[in-house]
Amino acid sequence: MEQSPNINFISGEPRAIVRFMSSFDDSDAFDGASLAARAMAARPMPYLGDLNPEQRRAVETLDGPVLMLAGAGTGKTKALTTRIVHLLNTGRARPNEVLAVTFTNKAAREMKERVARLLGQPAEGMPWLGTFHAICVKLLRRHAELAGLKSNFTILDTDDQLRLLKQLVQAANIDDKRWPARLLAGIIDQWKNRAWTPDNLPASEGSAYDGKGPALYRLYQTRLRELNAVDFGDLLLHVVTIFQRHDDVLAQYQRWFRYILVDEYQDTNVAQYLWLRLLAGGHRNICCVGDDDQSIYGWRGAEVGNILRFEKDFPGAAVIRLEQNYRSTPHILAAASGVISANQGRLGKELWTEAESGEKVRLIGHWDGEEEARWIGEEIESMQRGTRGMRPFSLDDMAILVRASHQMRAFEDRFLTIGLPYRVIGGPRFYERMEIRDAMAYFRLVVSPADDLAFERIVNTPKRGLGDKAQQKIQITARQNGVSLVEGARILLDDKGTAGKGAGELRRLIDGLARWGRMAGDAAISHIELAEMILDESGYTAMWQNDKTPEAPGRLENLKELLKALEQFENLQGFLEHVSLIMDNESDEAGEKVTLMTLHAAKGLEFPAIFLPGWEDGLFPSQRSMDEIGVRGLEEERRLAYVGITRAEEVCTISFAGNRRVYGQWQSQMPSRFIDELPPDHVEVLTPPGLYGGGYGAAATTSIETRAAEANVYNSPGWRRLQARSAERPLSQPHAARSPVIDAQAVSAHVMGERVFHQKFGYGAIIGIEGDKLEIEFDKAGTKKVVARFITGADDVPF
DNA sequence: CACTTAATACTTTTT
DNA sequence: GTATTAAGTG
Repeated sequence: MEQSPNINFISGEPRAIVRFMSSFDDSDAFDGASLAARAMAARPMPYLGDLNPEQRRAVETLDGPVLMLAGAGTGKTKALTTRIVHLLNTGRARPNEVLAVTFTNKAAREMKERVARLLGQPAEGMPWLGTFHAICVKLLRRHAELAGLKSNFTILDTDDQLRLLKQLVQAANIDDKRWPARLLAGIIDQWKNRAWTPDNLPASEGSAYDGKGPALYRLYQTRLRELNAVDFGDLLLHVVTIFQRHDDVLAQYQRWFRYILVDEYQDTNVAQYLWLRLLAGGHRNICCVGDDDQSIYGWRGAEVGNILRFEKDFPGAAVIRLEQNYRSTPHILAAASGVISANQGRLGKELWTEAESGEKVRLIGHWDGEEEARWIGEEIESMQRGTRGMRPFSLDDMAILVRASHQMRAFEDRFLTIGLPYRVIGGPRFYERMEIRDAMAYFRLVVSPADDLAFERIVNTPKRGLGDKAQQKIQITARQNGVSLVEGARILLDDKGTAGKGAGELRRLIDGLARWGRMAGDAAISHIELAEMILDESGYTAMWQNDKTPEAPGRLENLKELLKALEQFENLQGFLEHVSLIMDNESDEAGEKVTLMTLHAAKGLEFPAIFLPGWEDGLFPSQRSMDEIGVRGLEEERRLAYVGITRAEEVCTISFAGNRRVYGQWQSQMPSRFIDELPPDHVEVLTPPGLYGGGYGAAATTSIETRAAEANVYNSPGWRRLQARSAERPLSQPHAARSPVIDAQAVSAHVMGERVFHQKFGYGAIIGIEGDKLEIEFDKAGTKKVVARFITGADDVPF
């Protein structure tokens, strides 16, 4: 299969090696390790001098299993990259014999850059430095037939995956409402994370998804194979399965990858763990770097157990602890240690620093979320100028880390009104946006007309008058003839099986696809021009141009950017091949800005000044984490707190609010239990401004006083007023009102024949009661079934 | 078939 | 409070 140069690394390897190795010595590139080793041994190793003793040990312990426990800010990436350079420099391995895995493209990129910088040479010759997924794609393309696939398989995004599952769920006659396809997608994901194929799925999973989970999983895998497609989980799972079933293939790679390095080992799931264990099985030259205290991805399948168990999995492993922190002040480290020490079953690390004391961690309580946002906005502005005896900070030096992305809104609102420039990290990625996915579906369909999922996505986008019925007809025709949907549509049109306005449009689409497909093979037109033509002629561009919604211009802008991104590739195929794995959303606009992001997104980053708002029980730690996985969930939340605090270099400000609007309802909040775990000696309590502030903040130095002071706030008139107001209005009941218990009360509060009022339908009388649903004959709107909590007694209506 | 309205659900996120 | 999705209406 022809591929773009970006991905044609396999056949390109030898050349790359020569180029790479020649940077050391022109003569010995292929003369075997021992000669190379001797030649290399003479080379100076200035990079070793920059390391502390532990880092140096981590770099120089090259043979056998090594576990590098690297606390936050201890120079983990430095040790890891230096180790790679050392491996190459001592002639232990050639660049293509080092397998270095990361989780994110960003980490991979950074590692490549740093290796290159240390070597003083571009690291092109390291084809096996990449993410788990990117490396698995390479492996799977080489051995696709062993997984029942062709080597040009497509990688489905979550959208396609969900659409496919929806079809299977519908076909199985399952009530989509009670058992949403999204749920099944999650279940299957978790199974794949645990390396469970349909064949080795434990019996304990049999009841999943109303007992139909296992069968649907098998069906889904079959469909994927038919479509010559894989989802993200499959990338790993297929490779692991191939390794397990084909000793010869495994042995080949065990020999090939002489040294293995793994970043963020605490984030590996079972499938990734098996993958690594299989590959390291021969020589056991594996170096895993991680920090059990920073394991925050348990909810998506990461197993902290992997890192906790390392010494058992690899007996005789060297365990090296990096504990000298180069990032934060002692107060910040002490606060972080204080919080994390409440966790059980840690491998144990104590961070220390040579830095001077600096500021204590600052703690402040506020009346509500809006005030918190207001205060942080003002504090950021004063910190720019320099305040409270601190140095001035640039906006780029400051970040706000929240637990959940919806918390960001309060800050965005506030920053917009005071004109404080900010940037949001995370959020929907570029390639996840609707218009990008639509455009890519067109491209996919042009490149491979049999891509049914892409066809389904765009048949009626823009609107072509092809609704459910027309689409069904296409499906049936395609299935009857055993062809793709595009082909099915063509047959349907030729047989005059469909008429009306849709038919003409469909014809135009089909013809267009065929025409663009021919042009894709034509060298006379560049793939960028072709892409532009596809979007124009399909009417897709026009659709957004005619759209009057405020986001339409932005979407057109994104499409332009998509076309620009095409420049980096040789053709559409090459682009599509890799767009599913790379293409982050790194729009680094110029100008000083405060950074706003989630705690998860902040892992691996650092800022001189950090704000940690919303430290309230239920929000952080998140209620859901605690409910679903109990103590394990709480411990993961605590690690998240640890990650948050350790992002700060100089100033760390934690805050909470006594009241917060959650889903439009006011809720009173208790300060987070993590606040009680902060060591008081390292915390300074700031006095909050405003009406309710005086005094209680200053008293909050100890936990009991914090709670007591909070209780006073809750007794304040303002809070009572809010509480009374929400009790007055049944339509605005807080969260709990939706629990079954309250609903039952709401229902029992009504009787047959009662006169009631509905916000939309007006007055009416109850003529039936079914569970929490009431059948009501409205005076003006006719008979309707309405959920009880949308109903008020007719007498209670204001006015 | 497309548009409007009512009901419902709602962490964290990479690949 | 919002985003999505199902049902109901033109």
